[in-house]
Amino acid sequence: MANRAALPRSFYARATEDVARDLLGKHLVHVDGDIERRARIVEVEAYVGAHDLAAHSSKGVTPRTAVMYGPPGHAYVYLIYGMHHCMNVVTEPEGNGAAVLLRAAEPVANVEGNTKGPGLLCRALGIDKRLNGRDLLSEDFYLAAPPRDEAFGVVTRPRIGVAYAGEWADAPLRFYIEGNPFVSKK
DNA sequence: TGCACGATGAAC
DNA sequence: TTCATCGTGCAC
Repeated sequence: MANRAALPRSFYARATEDVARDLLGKHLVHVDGDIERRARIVEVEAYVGAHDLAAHSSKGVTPRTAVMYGPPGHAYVYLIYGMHHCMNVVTEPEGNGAAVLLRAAEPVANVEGNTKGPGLLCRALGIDKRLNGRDLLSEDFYLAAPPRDEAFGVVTRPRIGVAYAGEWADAPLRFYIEGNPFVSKK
């Protein structure tokens, strides 16, 4: 059964930078057991493809990056530093290795604890490796337009924690909602 | 088969 | 500024 609330596949099958900006203000929904957790995305980063040296996909297709190279509208969830999970949404046509990292969100419903950071966001929403590769048009895991749209400004900055990526370290591919208190620190 | 190192967060 | 903690990718 199709999920009418979820953003359509076509939303994800576009230029990663555009998808990243458009994800701001959208709701991330995870039905965690019998609890529907919902948060509003306020900060994201674009990883634009295999040529982006900050992207995991720059290693080529490996068991880990296969999801990034798969069809758009799926979740790429991985463990970082042996203890935190990070969630991305796969973008662009299959084979490009592009995705958007969800860095921070604002609690909307059934979300407790800090959501200001990619690891904290996943913890608060009950997202872990079990959801890696999941279709984001699922009934229990998806992104959706908010009931009411709010106007907001978008700030563009370099990405966090990618100093190793040479030229790509300074690329302005981090986007967040201007003035929003739930944007991660740094 | 071993090893260096992270798209982080919290403590000191 | 340091450290926890382990999967991944690559060197040997």
